[in-house]
Amino acid sequence: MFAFTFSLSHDAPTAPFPARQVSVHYHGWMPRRHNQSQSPSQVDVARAAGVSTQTVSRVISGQANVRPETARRVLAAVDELGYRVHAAAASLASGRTRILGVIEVSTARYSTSAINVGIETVASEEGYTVTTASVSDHASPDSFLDAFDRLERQGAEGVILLAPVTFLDNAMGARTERTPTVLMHHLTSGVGTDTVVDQSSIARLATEHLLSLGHRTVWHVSGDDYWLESRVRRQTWEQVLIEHGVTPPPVIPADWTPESGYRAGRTIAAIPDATAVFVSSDEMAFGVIRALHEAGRTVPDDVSVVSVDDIALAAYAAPALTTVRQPFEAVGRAAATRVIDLIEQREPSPIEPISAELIVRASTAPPGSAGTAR
Amino acid sequence: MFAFTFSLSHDAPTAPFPARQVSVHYHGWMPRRHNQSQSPSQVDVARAAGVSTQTVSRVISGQANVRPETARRVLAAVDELGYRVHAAAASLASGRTRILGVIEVSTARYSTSAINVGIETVASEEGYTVTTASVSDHASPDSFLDAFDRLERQGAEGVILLAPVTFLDNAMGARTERTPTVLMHHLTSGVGTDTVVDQSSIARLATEHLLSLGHRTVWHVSGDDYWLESRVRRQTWEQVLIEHGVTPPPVIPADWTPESGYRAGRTIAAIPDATAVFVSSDEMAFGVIRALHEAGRTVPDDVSVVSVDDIALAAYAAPALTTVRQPFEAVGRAAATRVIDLIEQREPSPIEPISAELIVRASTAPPGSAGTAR
DNA sequence: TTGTATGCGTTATCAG
DNA sequence: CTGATAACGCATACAA
Repeated sequence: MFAFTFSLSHDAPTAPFPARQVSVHYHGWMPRRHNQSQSPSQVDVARAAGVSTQTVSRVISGQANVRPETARRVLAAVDELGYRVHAAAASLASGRTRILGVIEVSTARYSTSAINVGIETVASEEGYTVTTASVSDHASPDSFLDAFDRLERQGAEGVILLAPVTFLDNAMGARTERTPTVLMHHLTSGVGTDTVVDQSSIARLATEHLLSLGHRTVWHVSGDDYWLESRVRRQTWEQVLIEHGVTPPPVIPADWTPESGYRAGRTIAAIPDATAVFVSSDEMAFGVIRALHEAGRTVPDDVSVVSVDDIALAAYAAPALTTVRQPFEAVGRAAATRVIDLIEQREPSPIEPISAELIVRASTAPPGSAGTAR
Repeated sequence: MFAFTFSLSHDAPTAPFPARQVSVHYHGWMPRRHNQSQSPSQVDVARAAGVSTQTVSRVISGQANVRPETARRVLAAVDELGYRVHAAAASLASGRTRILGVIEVSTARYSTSAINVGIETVASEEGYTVTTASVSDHASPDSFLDAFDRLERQGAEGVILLAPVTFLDNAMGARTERTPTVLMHHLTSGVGTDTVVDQSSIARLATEHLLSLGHRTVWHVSGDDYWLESRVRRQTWEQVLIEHGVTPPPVIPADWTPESGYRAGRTIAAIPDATAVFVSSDEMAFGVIRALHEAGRTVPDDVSVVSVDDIALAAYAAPALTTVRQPFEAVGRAAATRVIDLIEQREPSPIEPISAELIVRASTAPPGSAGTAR
């Protein structure tokens, strides 16, 4: 039934663009053997179809001004020979690569995967290819510069920074100046009006939900402050509290991981009158709730928890997470659309802001519902 | 504080490989203006260093046979001009791209992200670049062929199939024959001895754990059968049961998602004497447990649950998941190493099999522990 | 509507 | 140890 071999290959795999042959010795001049490679070139197609390479090129790129009959012949030859455009040659000649670069942190995360799906979708629709460069240490400017350089060398025409860049020195500036760049940060953090998901409204939604339930104050477990999203949410949370006349309690810092959420949860458990927490991600919320329960404080009876993201598992937490949904895929699509607009110097497509949506499930309740609920 | 602009760019972004200038009209022959682009080329460096382009090339690629002094001069010029190799030109000339292609399903998953991290790591160490092609429908052979073609056109010298390929017809075969390909499937499914994680031992570990706890039989919630991993685990589970003299109950099919796990959980809840379940992924286990609890059957008191993966959230489930850990990143690294070995036609690096590890947490217990545990 | 002639920036060959 | 020079495969301007 599983008749596959371990890896599909053979003894002598052929490089896609085979190195040219060792040239034979002659007395006079001798060209290096032309088109010795397996892969047929435009010349081969042209010969087979009885036209010039120019015509082949035209047909391939779907230009007009080709007699239908000629086009058909060319296409037939293409098919017959299994001809395919040689991307490197094409971009050398045209000056265009249609490559999109993505820089991301090398940390496994659900959101990364989801955003990538969005980017990929748009890219392939627009005929672009995506190449990725990972950055292991998001605190090191140099690793970002390296990643950027790798992408530029590869010919990336635009770059999406799916990573927290908290600095923007000359070196980085020089790069973003010559290569259109979109910072995911800004696409989602509501710095301008031009955002997909306004992080600040996420924080507002969460905080006000808790307040409206009757909680006197709301504690906050923040994400890694390298990320703008984290900072914007924290600021908004503070501001909302102030608007409601309450002095914000100290932030409980964490770093997006469930472990850090767990530690934050222990801190909260030690605060007797804490009844409501706004946690900056679902993953951290899992940790917070676990710590709370271990300390004998039930959610939502003793403490209410709202978080952010609505990952697939949010609905299956115990209790199911009340959370503000983030449309990751849409964010990815928006980012890709934006870079491509920039690259093609076209009017920027309007970005449809997606309003963050509060999904009320079972992790929040009015204060003092102990014994009442459940 | 956040003095960034929305997207870092400007009115006239420059393509990385700028299109050549419109040529000026002369009477006689006139070359199209050479090197009009911003980016300096080898010629510029050569001129600046007072050497030939050949020497520049040699220095750049770190070949021997260059006088130290000359090398220094070239390097200085490179630095001064900000010269960088033009990947397209280089691969056109050399026939090598050093591009690795990855085909993945466009479904957001934690594991995808984790495996990618591993691939990226090795790739960049080996000087390769990674480009991705997504496949939306993993049931459609054509979408795989498309993805493969996109990668080949781009010049991928090797391909990693991080997606379930359950067919292998001529069209696919032709591609995997000319381009070294590694099926993630086979790297992890124990078809040969040459595997990173033997899926079959995962299933054995899980099933025997449950049996050794004293459960009479073990039910199984499987993943999507498009994935070999899913099938191998199911077969092994059956086999282990048979070895222990018990007739395997019918499989409860699911598709990796927590929702499908939830549905499977309802099915199990309806089976009075089911006391142990082997669930093929942590994400599904969240769903299974939720359904069980809703039906009034507690985990692990009434029903024990083991799953697979040990994702970051597994330890924060309620109860914490007993699970068999899968070293995703290592799998990614192994896959990348393998394709690169294939590409460079070097002796395949020995793959260190990583033994799957059973992490016992709180979701399993001896049968009939109701009232005892907790 | 089609063909001819360059050049894109680099590497490889071979001669000094 | 170094330099001329010919490809690599395609796209483009221009002529026909």
